[in-house]
Amino acid sequence: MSRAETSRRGNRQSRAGIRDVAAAAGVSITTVSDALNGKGRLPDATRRHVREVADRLGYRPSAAARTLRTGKSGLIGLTVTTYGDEPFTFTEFAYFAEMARAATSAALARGYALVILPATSRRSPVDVWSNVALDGTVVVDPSDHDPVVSELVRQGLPVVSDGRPAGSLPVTAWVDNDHEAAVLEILEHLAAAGARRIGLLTGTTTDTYTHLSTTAYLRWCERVGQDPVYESYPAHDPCAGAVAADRLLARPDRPDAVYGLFDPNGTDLLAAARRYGLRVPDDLLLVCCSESTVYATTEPPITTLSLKPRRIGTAVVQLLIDAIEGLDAGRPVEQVIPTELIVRTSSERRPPRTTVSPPRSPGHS
Amino acid sequence: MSRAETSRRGNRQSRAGIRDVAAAAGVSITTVSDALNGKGRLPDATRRHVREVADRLGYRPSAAARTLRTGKSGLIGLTVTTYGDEPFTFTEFAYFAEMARAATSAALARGYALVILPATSRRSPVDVWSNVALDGTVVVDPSDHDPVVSELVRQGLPVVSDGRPAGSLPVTAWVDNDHEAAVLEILEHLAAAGARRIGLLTGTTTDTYTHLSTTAYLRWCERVGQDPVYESYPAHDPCAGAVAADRLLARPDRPDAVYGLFDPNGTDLLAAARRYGLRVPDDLLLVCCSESTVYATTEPPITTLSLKPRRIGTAVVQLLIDAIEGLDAGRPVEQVIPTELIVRTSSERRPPRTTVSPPRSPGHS
DNA sequence: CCCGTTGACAGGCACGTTTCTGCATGGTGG
DNA sequence: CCACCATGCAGAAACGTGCCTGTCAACGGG
Repeated sequence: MSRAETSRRGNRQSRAGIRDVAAAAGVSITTVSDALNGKGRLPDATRRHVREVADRLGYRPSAAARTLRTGKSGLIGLTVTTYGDEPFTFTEFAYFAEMARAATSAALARGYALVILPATSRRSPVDVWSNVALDGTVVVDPSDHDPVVSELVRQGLPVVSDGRPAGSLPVTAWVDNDHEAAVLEILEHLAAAGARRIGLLTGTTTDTYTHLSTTAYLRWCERVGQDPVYESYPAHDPCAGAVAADRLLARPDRPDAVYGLFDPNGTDLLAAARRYGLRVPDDLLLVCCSESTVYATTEPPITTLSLKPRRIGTAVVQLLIDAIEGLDAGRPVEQVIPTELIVRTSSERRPPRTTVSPPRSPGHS
Repeated sequence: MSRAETSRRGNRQSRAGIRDVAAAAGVSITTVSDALNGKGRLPDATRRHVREVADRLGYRPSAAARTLRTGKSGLIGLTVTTYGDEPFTFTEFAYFAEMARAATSAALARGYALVILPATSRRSPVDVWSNVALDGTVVVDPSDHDPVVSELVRQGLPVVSDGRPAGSLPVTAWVDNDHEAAVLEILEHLAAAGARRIGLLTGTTTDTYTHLSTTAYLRWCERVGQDPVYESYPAHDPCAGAVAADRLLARPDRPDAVYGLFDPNGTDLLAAARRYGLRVPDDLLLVCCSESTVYATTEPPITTLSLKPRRIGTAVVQLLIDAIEGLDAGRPVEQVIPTELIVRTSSERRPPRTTVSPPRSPGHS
């Protein structure tokens, strides 16, 4: 009786290990490993035989042992900034959902799985971060001096961020939109549609998206000589958005066009406009940044800016896996995904608001 | 020079292991392990000393080694039925997002992390499922004879499903709403609001949610003696929903109230009603099943049924972790979460039709 | 006939923990 | 003073792989 058999006799009903397969197939452990992993130099007959025996025993290699031995776990962390206790922000919901969905697909297609992790390290009883072996991490919208990111790169783990890292966060790579360009495109689109005074509905948080978009708006205002008209609110509170939209339209210097930076701002602004008896787009042009499809069927349909979260999620994961597998030599470490302005009725060009000329080009001849 | 030092000399710059901590602290490996894990019987002085040295060296225990030794990984799989290539269905988006969010929170609070996995096993090059060590799995809406679930329970892994398992799927536990009761509540709510002929917008898929809801509707129709008026469409296609909503309102036996089973049906039906010049709620009462907050600010606001995905996600994870940790002795293995009907203008009671002879059921007296 | 070469496999170490067992030491009751 | 026990710690065996190193037979050329 061999030692393996003896020790096996102790814990019955355990999952079949590579030893059992080797014993059942009458070969050594090495041969089983090589046969199943397609390595070594074995005749096809042996390979088939081993594979068959392994299948018959229902053999599943132990992921933990494989990870311990190879140093690769096939796991990618996905972490998002946390407001309160929830691991996702509320308002940018659709964006994160789509982005996470695309990231998951891309990872699975390359044989990796995504692990959702909190942005806050050092949680109660044990730290979840150190309890999972990661090959790399995707960080969504990292904050300024994120301790988690610093710790990860200190450990030598590849880190790719969605959103350019604030400060000098030493990430491996990042993917982002050109938010300034997007804001300028929208402002010019609204101006071309006849807007004279464009307002902004923005957030009080300090993330780069909010910051870049707001400063781009302010610079544009300065350039074209318009007084900035904007209201800020904590973006994580959905009720505050409705209130801020109301405030914006209640101002004495009420804008005749508004761009809302966050997903629910479209319905918020629409509801506020209705309360003040403003017709969209006749009295108020509306654009908001959203991935939601509901804006295609609102009354009226609202023009939205899509940040292309699917493309971003895919790109982030590809970059990360390339870095993990060492395929990123010479690749650019930053990638800019173009945004897409989906023009709908809410921002459609209207005739000049003078009373001299009739509302709609009367009698085109 | 000890063997440990010698072997350490080989691979430089590697992460500090428990050996290095032991050497630096002048104690044995056992002492380090016990000190950091709060086990054994050590004086507080030693414990503090070891902890301090470990911190100074930046020691992080290897998750792989720990998993290999203890058999627990702290990882929970989350798998959802896949339509096409995407790991989430499109229409029940908000539901899944919320449910996943709550599940993630609940798992993290108990020291576990969630791994997103595809419902389809045996993917290209290697199987992702066997590449990750799971302590248990959450299955969302498992299909009839899901091979993945069978395989998992065969391996002895706890499996908890969101949605009662179809057929005789041997899950450890499940959580679900009472879909029949929910449908009945809505139908009676609509009837009480004056509906004479209630239509249903449903799906062609065979999942239990669709199935239970539809049969509950049909049984109700039979009981109250109304002819069923419903349209089905493949729920994963968002465009098909708009088309089906249109079909439903274009029928000669057009309903005067509609319940839509899927999230986007509210806007779909609203848009269709608008096309046919039907006023909501005056000509058409509307309810749909959705977790989206946009229905609070549509024109008019739409009554929605919430399945309480947050509560479901939390319950599923709690049940699973209880099973993993062996705390589920005697606990019920099935848990029903009540739904919540959020009544808004679209289904608010309206006065009886004003004309002498109402258009429906002419002069019932 | 011998030796280098190649194919086909076996032995055994290492990965980094956890934990069981065991060995000292010092205090205490008999 | 001895037996005894609690305390504080060390040694070493697993956990299940992957892979490096070796062994043995067959084979062909000189």
